[in-house]
Amino acid sequence: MPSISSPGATSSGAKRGRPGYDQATVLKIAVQAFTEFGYDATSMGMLAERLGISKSAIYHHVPSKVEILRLALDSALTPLEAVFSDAANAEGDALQRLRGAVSGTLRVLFEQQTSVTLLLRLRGNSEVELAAMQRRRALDRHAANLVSAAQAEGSVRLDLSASTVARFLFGTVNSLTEWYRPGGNVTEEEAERTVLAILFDGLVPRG
Amino acid sequence: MPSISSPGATSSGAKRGRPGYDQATVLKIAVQAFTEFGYDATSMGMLAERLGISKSAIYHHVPSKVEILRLALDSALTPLEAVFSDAANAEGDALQRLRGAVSGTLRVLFEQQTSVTLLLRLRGNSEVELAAMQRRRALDRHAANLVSAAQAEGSVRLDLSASTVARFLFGTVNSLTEWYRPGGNVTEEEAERTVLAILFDGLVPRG
DNA sequence: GTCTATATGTTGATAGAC
DNA sequence: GTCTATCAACATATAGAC
Repeated sequence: MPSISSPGATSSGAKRGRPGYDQATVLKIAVQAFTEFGYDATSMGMLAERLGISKSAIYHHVPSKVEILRLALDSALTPLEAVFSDAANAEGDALQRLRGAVSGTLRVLFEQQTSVTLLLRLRGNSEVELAAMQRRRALDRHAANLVSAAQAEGSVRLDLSASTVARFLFGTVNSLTEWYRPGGNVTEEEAERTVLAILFDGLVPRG
Repeated sequence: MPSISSPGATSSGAKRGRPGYDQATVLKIAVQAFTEFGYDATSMGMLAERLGISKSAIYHHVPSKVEILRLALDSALTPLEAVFSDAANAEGDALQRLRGAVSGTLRVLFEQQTSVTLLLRLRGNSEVELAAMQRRRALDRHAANLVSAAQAEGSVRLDLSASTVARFLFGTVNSLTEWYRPGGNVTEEEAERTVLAILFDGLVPRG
């Protein structure tokens, strides 16, 4: 690497003279394409076209297609794991902690929407996918525990199974990935307000 | 093939001596595999293996891979369209009609889970997928109209956008496809009871 | 209704020059 | 950091025998 005007790992810098990518930019474009067409339907040739370089040049930045997926899934899972770890250790009553986990999940979803979308669509077709699914299942268990605690303190109905409630709760949140688009008709704030209202305050007007 | 114990089009009859499939059975196995691995990740070779026949034998029953998808998507879309058509014309107040649409969607989801799952995972990678997505968008509009009518009669809060509420409402219902498994720990009845409770009665105990 | 053999294209990935 | 050229594997689909 030269001393002046080096390319380096400035992950979010704009493109240089023409090609000349760094790994972070290649990953970003790749994950966008994976999300748009699906991982399996996206070929390395399509990525090359989007990047404006040849297929083989991609392999200078990443060792394989599935490794791109691994890195993307990790960038979704790591912050999600932090959200549930924080929620489990947070102060306040259980309903507040559950609400915090929902809000935190929403925040990660907005910040890492493409990676989270990939995570939610996994089918277990490779070791990379299976490993990510296992980490995701741990998050599901944390969610069920939060609901269970809220039931124990009386802030969530006892006639519903905690794990089933947790699945629907985060299923609702995660359904955002299927239609939310930054810059679209719906803002992050409106989406968050609406999902929290439905799940915690209820659709029906309070008398 | 002998005259007695004929194969015919008895779509749900058990397998004969050995292979000898009809189209309906081939479709069922194919759609199951598509749902399990994803459409793109499922090759005709994998279908052949699951069916116990050769790849080329599959083409005796279906003209192409994408045609299997088309038929599967149609078997999800047709009953869903009927649900929303019925809901729009049903008697009763708007909240009842909305509730009916949710219940009807749940019923279709349980009866046609694999096909509905395929429908929800489309990315628009072919003409078949694009056409199905267009039909699906019409359902989304019907859903928003039902929410809007419920707001007009005062049974749903007015401070939330009807289309956003509709997306979350059916996003919650559709999230079932990601975890519900027939014969698993959760029954159809419990799933339906839980989702209706969360969405219409609220998570918090009523005083 | 199934088979074997094959046509034809695309895939992810590598070798090695510049 | 990019390129051209190439590879083996696998994709969907067809031809024609039984």
